[in-house]
Amino acid sequence: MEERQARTAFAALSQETRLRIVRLLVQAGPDGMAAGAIAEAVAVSPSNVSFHLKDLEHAGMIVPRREARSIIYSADFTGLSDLIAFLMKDCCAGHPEICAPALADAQCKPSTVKKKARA
Amino acid sequence: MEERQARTAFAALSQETRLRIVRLLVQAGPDGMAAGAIAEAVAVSPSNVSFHLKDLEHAGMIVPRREARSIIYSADFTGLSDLIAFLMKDCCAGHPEICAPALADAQCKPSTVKKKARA
DNA sequence: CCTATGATTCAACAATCATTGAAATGAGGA
DNA sequence: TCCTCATTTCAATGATTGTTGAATCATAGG
Repeated sequence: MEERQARTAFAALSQETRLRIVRLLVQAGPDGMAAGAIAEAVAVSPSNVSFHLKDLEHAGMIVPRREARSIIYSADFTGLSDLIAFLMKDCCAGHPEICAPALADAQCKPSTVKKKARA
Repeated sequence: MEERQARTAFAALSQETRLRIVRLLVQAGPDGMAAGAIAEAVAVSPSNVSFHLKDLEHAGMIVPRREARSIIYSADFTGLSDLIAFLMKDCCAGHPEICAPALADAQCKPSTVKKKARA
């Protein structure tokens, strides 16, 4: 991931409404959520949520698909992965032992993750 | 790491000069660099670099120490680690298999890291 | 004590970003 | 086709953020 793209992603995640949307969509999983449902969940106006969704999409954090009259957004796990990789390259380069604890604490190992019941 | 602190960190890293400073200081390692040297390296005015350093410090990305007349800044590896952990919790929660590739690619495993010659 | 150096603070200005409400687009059903 | 629902687009406004240069603070040395 290029630095410029990483900065765009960081900027996207630095805004309260947008970060809440991303976390919501990660929870929602691959099924995603319609724009209207997202707007209701994060309690902002439709036009405002649309503004933020567009920004997140541009940042590669979410991905849209049309379904009937709705537009369904879901988390872009690849984009999120790429951002983590970018951050880890900067953080860990030459200092792998320092970042190791973070990996252990991140609940990223299947054995430590509480599986959702196919939500 | 709390959401608010994470947003502050994301905001800090979303700015070109600040991200360059963080990457520079990660490269520099625990020895760190003086504010003036950082200003020269990233080619911005002393007052401007001071502004950004303060922001990065507030975001928990760097840590200062006085040394004679200079103020030496170094990367806050704990803060960076915490941010990675926060991102991974959001990204991987319920989907550990999706983030796994990022971990492998991040050059975070000692065996894949080219050790610096005590720079 | 005085001067020089390294860094920060402050106020002003410019630029970017977020929010709002009204109008427009696009898809499906009567 | 006409109507309705879901979402986006647009222009205007307010809020936040970045930059600049001058002034200030802190440390070291003569």
